[in-house]
Amino acid sequence: MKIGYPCINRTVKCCSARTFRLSSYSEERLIETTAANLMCLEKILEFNRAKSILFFRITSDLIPFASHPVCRVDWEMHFKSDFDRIGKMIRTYDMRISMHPDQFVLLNSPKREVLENSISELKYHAKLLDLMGLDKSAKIQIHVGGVYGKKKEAMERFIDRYKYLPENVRERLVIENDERLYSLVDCLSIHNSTGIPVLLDVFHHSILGDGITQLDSLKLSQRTWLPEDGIPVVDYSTQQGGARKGKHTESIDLEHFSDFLRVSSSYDFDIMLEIKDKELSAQSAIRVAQTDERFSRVTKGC
DNA sequence: GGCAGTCAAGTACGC
DNA sequence: GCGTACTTGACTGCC
Repeated sequence: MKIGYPCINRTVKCCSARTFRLSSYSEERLIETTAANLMCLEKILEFNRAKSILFFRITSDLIPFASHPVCRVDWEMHFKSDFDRIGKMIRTYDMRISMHPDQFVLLNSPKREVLENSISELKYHAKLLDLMGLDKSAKIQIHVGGVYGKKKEAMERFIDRYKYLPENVRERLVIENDERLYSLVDCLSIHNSTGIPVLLDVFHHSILGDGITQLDSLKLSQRTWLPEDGIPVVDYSTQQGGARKGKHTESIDLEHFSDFLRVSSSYDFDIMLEIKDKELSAQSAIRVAQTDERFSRVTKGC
């Protein structure tokens, strides 16, 4: 069991997701911003290593406009040595990496242009992970997409299009249940037709769960992961008090997290904390997990 | 330097 | 029809 957080670290005084306006685009700007982002990513990984945080979600903004037609820079070659170095660091530290393209990636959209942009974006994500030499356990997680008034057809479109994705995208892609449209049951149905692993979001499942218990949700999602996918990943959060339903908490609820570890003790998985204060909650979670055999097994020597 | 409006991209929902 | 939410700031032009 590894515990991690997404994209941003406020303790390290830099941002690995710096970008700029499309109207300000130039090759120089792209190279300068990407170089700064990569340098910051290394700093964050070093911070994580020092704190035994061995799971991290890399921002999709690492290379601004990488999948946009405006981008003509051969960033793969230009930053090859950086990708080599960062990839080696990740492998040496035995870290797990994931990515989560944003809401514009919709494989089941009825609009051709949206589909094409989505595939370009997924190719960029897969290329980045490939360039770092990471194995297939470095996953790219997406949601199933929109419903467009006809859910069955929307799911069929996802299944059909998944089959035609480039292999290096398919090998890394996983789907995550959301809290409004596609439940765990829907994701499992897509898994049955495609083999795509299902990443369980325990918070979303608590909102849209189809009556499936937390323990059963862990069991059902775990079965969708093959050995080469690495151990399953679970997204964890809780409700922010007083906010709209589905809003992620500002800071981890350690009592709830401790209960979750106890209830789930018969399963092993990596935990991505989708919590606003990021690395602070990750460090709190790790303190709680110290006594958990699943966690201590992988952090020996850190 | 500070501020407020805006930012590549989609969709669903509440008002 | 518009504003908002999603992982949320960060960039930009104007004063």
